[in-house]
Amino acid sequence: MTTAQRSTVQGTAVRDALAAQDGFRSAQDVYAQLRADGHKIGLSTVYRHLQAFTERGVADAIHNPDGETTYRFCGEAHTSHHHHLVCRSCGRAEEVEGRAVERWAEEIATKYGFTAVNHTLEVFGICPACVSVGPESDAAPVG
Amino acid sequence: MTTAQRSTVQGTAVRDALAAQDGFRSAQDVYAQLRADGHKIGLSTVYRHLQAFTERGVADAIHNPDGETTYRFCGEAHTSHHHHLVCRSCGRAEEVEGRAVERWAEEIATKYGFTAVNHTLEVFGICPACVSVGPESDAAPVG
DNA sequence: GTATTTGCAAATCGTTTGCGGCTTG
DNA sequence: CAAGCCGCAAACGATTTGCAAATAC
Repeated sequence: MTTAQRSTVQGTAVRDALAAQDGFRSAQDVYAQLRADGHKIGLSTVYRHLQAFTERGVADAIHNPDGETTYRFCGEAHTSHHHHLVCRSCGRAEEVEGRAVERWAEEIATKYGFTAVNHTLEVFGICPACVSVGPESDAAPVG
Repeated sequence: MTTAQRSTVQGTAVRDALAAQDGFRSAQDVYAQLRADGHKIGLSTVYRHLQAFTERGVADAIHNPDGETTYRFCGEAHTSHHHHLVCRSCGRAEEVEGRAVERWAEEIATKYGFTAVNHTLEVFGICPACVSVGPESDAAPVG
């Protein structure tokens, strides 16, 4: 269970690529980015690392409204539960806590007798930077 | 815009099938159900109707944690924004309102200067009925 | 030296679309 | 009769997996 994986060039590359961006990116995005940067890496490898990161808490993963899975680097592994305010235009995201929401979720769950509860919550919008640039930005479409 | 579509046997069948279930179902589920009931219908037709229902507000659509799109009949078209407490085991769902959450979402959005905000929020758990039955129910897996 | 990781290509999976044929109004 | 549906099969895009070659420790 204490699977400590080997450190490989590709693994590092994927992490760096993800860390270099401050927004949520799809696996395909990261892959394209890496190739563009001249890296010799396979798409499957990117997927594998991204998923591994998510499991280890090194990255957050969320589904955008279109159903694609997007990942975001999280620095030190942190298990604390949180949500995001994601820019639909550039993918940038603010990490936000929602004590109120967590409480609310628990309340209604209890009210209806539901157990083993968990929830999904993401807020999407257009960040200030993208608004001023106009509705035609394109950095990293997340919606 | 006021596109009134024709009433067809299949359209009715899909609506009935969806209405017959009180939980969220995937298109494939509904399709299988219909075929099982002896209906002669195509998968694409099911998809087309389900999407149409969603657009008309006759059905709610949400993505389950696995990324699949699931639909649920909503009776009279209602545009009011709401969320769901969905049973991960049988798909049954309670329609819940989250004034507090809406407010919270708006607050943080404003705080960070985000505009054109919207959010996704669903709560998943195990309903009382499924708990008493044991962790082996199977009605309509939603997660 | 050997277990792990990589990468390619093929396989899945859910969903969408093209299009001739059938229905509805 | 004409505008819309239907359904099948092919197309699709994202993600997964099989497996032999490459690599890390």
